[in-house]
Amino acid sequence: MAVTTRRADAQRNIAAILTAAAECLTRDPAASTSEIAKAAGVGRVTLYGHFPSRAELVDAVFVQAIATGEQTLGQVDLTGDPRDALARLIESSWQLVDQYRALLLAAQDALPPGRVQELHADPMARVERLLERGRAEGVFRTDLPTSWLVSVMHNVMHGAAGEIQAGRITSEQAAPYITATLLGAFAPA
Amino acid sequence: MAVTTRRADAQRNIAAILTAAAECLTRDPAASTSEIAKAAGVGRVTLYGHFPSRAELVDAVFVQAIATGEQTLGQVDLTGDPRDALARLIESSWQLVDQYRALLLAAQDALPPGRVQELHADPMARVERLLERGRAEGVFRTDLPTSWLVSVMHNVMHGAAGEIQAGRITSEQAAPYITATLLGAFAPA
DNA sequence: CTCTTGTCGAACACCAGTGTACGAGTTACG
DNA sequence: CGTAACTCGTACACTGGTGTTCGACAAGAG
Repeated sequence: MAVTTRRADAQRNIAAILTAAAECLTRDPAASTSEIAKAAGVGRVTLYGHFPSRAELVDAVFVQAIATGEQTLGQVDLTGDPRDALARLIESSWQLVDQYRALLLAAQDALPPGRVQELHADPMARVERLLERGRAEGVFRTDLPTSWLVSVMHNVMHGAAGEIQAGRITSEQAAPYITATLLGAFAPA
Repeated sequence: MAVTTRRADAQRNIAAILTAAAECLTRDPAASTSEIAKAAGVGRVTLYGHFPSRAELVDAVFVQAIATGEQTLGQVDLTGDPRDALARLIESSWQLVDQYRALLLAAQDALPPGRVQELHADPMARVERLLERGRAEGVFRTDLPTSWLVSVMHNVMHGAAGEIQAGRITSEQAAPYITATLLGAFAPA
């Protein structure tokens, strides 16, 4: 792109803003541009110099989060018994969901509807492929659409985050609970 | 209380505001007091005459919604095979969740944290009792806390509402999908 | 019929956030 | 070193909501 020639300090500031925004939005999904700028050690004006609006900043942070998440998930071994593979995938996914939970909320009310869904396409496809394989091998149920099963997984994980916040379960219990629940839910009838 | 003597038109207005608020908040969880007052055919000042703040209005609407919901759920037959009873309970609960979904969002960011949870105590207890009975009879799993199973049910239902909004499933498919999923998830290992 | 209770609209103060404008100062890059 | 790119703080305009105040007016209760 034409922006190849960015002065070094500008690049540094962009990076600082991005990481500060990730932190702030994780702490409070409604964090203001002032807070973020301050956390980045930068003037609010400078922030607007790099990101035309709060929404575009949130978008950038979210895109980055998805990208690093994808990198993590890409290293999960999805071969072997689909049930074991699912357990491994849940373990990794859960870490990410737990970590980026608040960021998701921020994205959901700062970004246009559908945008969040759009950016989730890759991780969702990964889950879908695994489920399809499990169905073909007869270890996962086929009486419900794959997309529904994916959404169940998604919602159970986010529900677990809520249970932690409510203090009804601990962070360590979450993954096994989720795994046990989903393996039951996905088993053939 | 001392408010036994409310003029007739005042009572009418309170009722009008309450139903209008329910409608508006269902359409848009962030509906303003102006919108609600207008929808109720009442001046904004009148609204503040009856409800000291937007939050207290939302609370009142939410309390009312829970109460009518409880009335519906109270008529569900929970005897017999716990799995069949659960299916019936899901059917009824789903109607309510689908209907009051947006209202819940409104409550969640207008009410102090924990308040929503607090008001959900009764419906949650009902589910919990049924699950406990099913566990005692050996048809539901006992390797996970009942409260976790309740939260799974809750989240799967709200997830279904999201899937409808995303256009991936229809309103009629939801209940059977939810039932099939939860019966699988709750079955003993 | 009277008087208390309630209603109305318009106006106001307030707040918190977003995004812009300016001008002076600073920093990297060649 | 000079210049273009960048940053800074302050200040401003704007938006959109909340909650209050006022005085005039209407309606129900006894």
